Amino acid sequence: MTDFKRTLITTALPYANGPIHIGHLAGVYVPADIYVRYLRLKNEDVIMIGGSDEHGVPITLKAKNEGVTPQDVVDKFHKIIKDSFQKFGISFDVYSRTSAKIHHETASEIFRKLYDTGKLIEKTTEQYFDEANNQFLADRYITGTCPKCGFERAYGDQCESCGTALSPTELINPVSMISGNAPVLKETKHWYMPLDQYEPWLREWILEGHKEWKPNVYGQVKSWIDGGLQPRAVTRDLDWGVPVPVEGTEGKVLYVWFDAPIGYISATKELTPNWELYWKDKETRLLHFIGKDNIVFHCIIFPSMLKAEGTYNLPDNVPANEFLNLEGDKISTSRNWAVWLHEYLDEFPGKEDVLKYVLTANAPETKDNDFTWKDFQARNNNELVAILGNFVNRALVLTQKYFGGKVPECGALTDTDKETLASISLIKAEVEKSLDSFRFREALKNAMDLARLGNKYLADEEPWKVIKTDEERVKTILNISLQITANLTICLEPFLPFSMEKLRGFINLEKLDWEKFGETNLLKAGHQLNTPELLFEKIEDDVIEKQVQKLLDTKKANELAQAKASPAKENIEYDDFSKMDIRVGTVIEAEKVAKTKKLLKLKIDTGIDQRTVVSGIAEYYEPEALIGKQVSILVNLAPKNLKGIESQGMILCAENADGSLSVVSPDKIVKNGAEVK
RNA sequence: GGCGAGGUAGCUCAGCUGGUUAGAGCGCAUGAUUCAUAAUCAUGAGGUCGGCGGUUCAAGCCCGCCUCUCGCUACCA
Repeated sequence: MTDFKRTLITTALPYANGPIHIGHLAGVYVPADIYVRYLRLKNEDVIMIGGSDEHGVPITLKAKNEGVTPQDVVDKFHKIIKDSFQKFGISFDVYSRTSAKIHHETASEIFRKLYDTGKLIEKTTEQYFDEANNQFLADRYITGTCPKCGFERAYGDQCESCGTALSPTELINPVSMISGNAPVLKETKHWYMPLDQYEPWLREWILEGHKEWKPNVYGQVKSWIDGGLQPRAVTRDLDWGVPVPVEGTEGKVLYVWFDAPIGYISATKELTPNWELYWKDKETRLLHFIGKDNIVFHCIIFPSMLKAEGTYNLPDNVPANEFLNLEGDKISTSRNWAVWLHEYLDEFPGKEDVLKYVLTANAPETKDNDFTWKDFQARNNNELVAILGNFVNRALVLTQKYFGGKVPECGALTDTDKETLASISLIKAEVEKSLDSFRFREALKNAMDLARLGNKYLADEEPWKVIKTDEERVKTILNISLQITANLTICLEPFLPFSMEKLRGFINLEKLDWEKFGETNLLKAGHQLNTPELLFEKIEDDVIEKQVQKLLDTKKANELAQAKASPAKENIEYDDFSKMDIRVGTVIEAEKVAKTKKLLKLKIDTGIDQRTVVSGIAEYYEPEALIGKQVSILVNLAPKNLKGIESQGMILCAENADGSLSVVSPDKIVKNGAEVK
């Protein structure tokens, strides 16, 4: 392992179309912050980089919906995000944003270098173009009828009704969202990153060279590389983003995935003129803290970009976390299923560390985890209050009571005393071991063992009894208890910075370096302590119930929104309807299409003929159950090849609120070929 | 369907290159204790290590098949 002189830590850039929620925190910012604070306590040269990711189509759409400019949208969320991080105590050295000038310059420079050195390939393709507005249309700017479910306002990349991923050219009757006109296909030129060319190198560098990466990260990367990498467009036709720094490319910007990670570099530039030291010096260690959704970008794409550029360091590790669920359901910004950081900060003032603690203790390090308010309460009451807060309070109250808050002399040590003091260093070693391998959940548990040690020591030594017979002995016992307390301020500083500052206030101690952790004379005899207060307070049931109720309300609102039937489509003429030839037919054969999850191959007696139809209902019907059943079938739909089978028609289905499908059958048996009209 | 990650005590998770009676925290039970925010300390109950089969002197760890969860991907006329 290389000996590094300094560390550069990047944290995934949150997308500026919504506030920060606990999923972001647990996955990225809390662990990164713990690690950075730990290194800082060790006086290592470390910087932590963050910023808002402000480009991309979703932001332009949000702006359009709200009738404001994209800049307005990102200004709003950048402020909310930045403020909440700051209040929560995520200790970025710089929190920048990709709409900043320095970022535009940096991203342009890097693109330009790749362009000039022939690292990009140029390709011309056909894309939809809005002639009225004279611009190419991003996928999300095109609506049309979903070819699958017939929903009339499906987007060019996805149908919001049935969830299908689409490409714009699949839409029936595509319409530009900007002008309302039908767009035309037109040629456009773009640059691509030939990721396929980096495949051998990626294999060598990661699959051979970084076997120590977390299994979830390594596995995902291997999966991508083995699947074969494709060239990926680095530019697109859009007016929001970093303009392509090449002559004659008006209306083109860098694709957001290309410009966003460069944001780490621009933010570093914003922080220090010495930025190159952090990005290019071989003795700098680069770490990307991200969530699992970002693995491919940070392990494959961004490194390939940096490799192509040639002068930058590559990440030494990418400690990616899995996802955090909330009360059993996936966290979702659009469904408002989240605990929002800015709301938490308002509703739980002074409890920043409680959330940090809970998110760390239950961090999704190896698999998706679940955040529940009940667990939040239990961890606060049973661990922070009962173990940590209680120990500190016991030690301090006893010292006040017996010695007026002055640290008593340490006398002769018993074997238990020696063992207890020695345990402090053992705990330190455990915490370090866990932190060094990015096992924050375990590190926190190790750290809490120090408070457990204190509680056990007090229970064993019973100073409240000994005081009646041997005051000298009590002095030693409390001296040791206070040394443990002082050590706690170091040990838990990376995890609970606000609380440890408070605790240092109680014992009148300055912030100490990590190397002091383990020393047994941090508080000198005679040192005056302050009057202690409570370090943590219990959280009562009603507070938790209120939060749970808030989520239940959200759930209810979502269900209501879901259950609502979509509005009627525009009126059509009878002629339009009569073009469709819908018949009743009987299923005579049915089998699953091999290698698919949803497809059934059906043979239908339509009265006219017997024909083969492929239908995406395999998840809801057993093939055998369909045989002999009468169904409705659109017989004059143009045939289409699916998985090598020609599908000659479409089975009509009703879609339920949960997305499940139900075939539409006649009420009584009718002759095959009966027309539906 | 393909690929990846997981399935270990009620809950959340450890278990290194296979090796004695499978561990921790929380919860639970019993006891001790009262300095402390009814907190603490001790002891204990709780596991066919997803299922079946195999390799081995020996498997939670290796191999095969199956099954469930999550993610990526294909597919949905």
